[in-house]
Amino acid sequence: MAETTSNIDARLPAYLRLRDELAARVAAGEWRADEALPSDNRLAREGNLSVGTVRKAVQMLVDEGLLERRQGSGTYLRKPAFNATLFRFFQMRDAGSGQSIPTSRLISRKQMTAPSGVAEVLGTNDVIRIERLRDFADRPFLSEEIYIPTNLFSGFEAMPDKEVGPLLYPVYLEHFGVFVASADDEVSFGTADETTAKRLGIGPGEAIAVIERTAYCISGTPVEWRIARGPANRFRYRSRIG
Amino acid sequence: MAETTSNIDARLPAYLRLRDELAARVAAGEWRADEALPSDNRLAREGNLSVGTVRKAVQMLVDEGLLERRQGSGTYLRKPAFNATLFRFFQMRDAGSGQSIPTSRLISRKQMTAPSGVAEVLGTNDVIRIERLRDFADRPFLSEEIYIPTNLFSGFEAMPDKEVGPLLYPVYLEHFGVFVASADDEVSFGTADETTAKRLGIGPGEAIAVIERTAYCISGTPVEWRIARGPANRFRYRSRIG
DNA sequence: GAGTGGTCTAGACCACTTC
DNA sequence: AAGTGGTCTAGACCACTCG
Repeated sequence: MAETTSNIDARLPAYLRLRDELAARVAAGEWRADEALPSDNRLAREGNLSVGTVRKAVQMLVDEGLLERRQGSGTYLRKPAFNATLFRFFQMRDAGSGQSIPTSRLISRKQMTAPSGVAEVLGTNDVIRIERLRDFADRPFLSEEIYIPTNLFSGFEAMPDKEVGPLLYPVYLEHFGVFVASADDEVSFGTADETTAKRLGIGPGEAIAVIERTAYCISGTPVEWRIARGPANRFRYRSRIG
Repeated sequence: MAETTSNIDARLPAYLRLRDELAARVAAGEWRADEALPSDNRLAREGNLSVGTVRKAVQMLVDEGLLERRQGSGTYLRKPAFNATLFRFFQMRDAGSGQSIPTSRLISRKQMTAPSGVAEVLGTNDVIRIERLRDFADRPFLSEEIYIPTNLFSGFEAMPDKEVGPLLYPVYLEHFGVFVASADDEVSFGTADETTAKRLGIGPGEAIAVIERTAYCISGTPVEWRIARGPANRFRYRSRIG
């Protein structure tokens, strides 16, 4: 039922196989957000497993932010996960109004040969590059360059702009069955080159913040590399450790 | 057996009570690093619990980075946790040589009344302030101001310099029974004031990176607030999400 | 071979939600 | 009242480490 992004069984423990199967079924769109998945008992019966084993698998997906359990009610697909986890940075200094999601403008999407550093991270030369500009408080604040492997995201470059929307990770999940489960970020500071300065509406040579991110799916395979640049004086990066 | 930082029992689930008890006994120094804790079976017998319940408690402490399990061998106190988790940022741009821990120079330690923002975070006015300068590659790269509540760290300001060492969190654990389990970081960008510039060996007004951190113990109580400043061009912050 | 952690079972009772 | 997840038990067998 739906190809997983992960590898073969290879006689992994049952709870890992079940976790991967559930993640794949979620990715395949078997349940809508806020719709209950089968109960622990049901999954146990259907999979010829004991309830304890099922609970272990489900709990892992809860820890990873994919699912949500409500006592007495059921286990649910957790859509707002995307805001709460991988989107909790990039809050700007002048954001008094809570954490609204910035708008996005797609500048370009193009299949291409990956720059060498990117190819190394993603393990392939054949990628799609996305250029994007994100606005906040009616001003551009983040210029992004995003690379995803063509073999996982074939057809992405041809999707209508309006289907892409302001957030990419939900698109990855719903259209390509790729669930972004974790990421490594690196924050540093530099100065704007001409292109970046023009996009951000600042002067060339002005201070910018740079975020480089590698994103991984549930099995640990890198599925995206991106670099984002924004004006340093409006920048604030939040991170929870441990 | 040693006061815990956490609250009363209040009939919490057994696995949480055991987790807190184990954390307290670790904090009290009952086991040295790389020394095996009692086995799951033993803990189960002594606590009149089933093995499954013990495993759940121990697993939580493993997830939190306090313990380490080695199949066939035992469960161990994990000292290098400090390098691997809460110390994996602050790698500088010119660090080709792997992740050596920077040296630290204590500038001052002093009991004082907390600035209002700090008092709010820590929930007390009575704090100890630590000023510290960290060197990397023989140059200063981080000027830190650290605040800890006097009621938890009474006597810290009087400890001999040499006992404090380059890393604070191990000192918190070994001398005061406070295990730092998580932290919130905020990275932003600014310019150096006179004092900071002098300490870092740069010019006033030069670009600096600012990291503000709130650290929490296992029960979620804030136990430290710090602000660190370093030259922006040498700065690199790493973070793993999810 | 004895002891350890890793996986798994087949139940039990409880707290909670839903109807 | 029925169904759900939350906790807990008392075992089992396996993979692994260590003396």
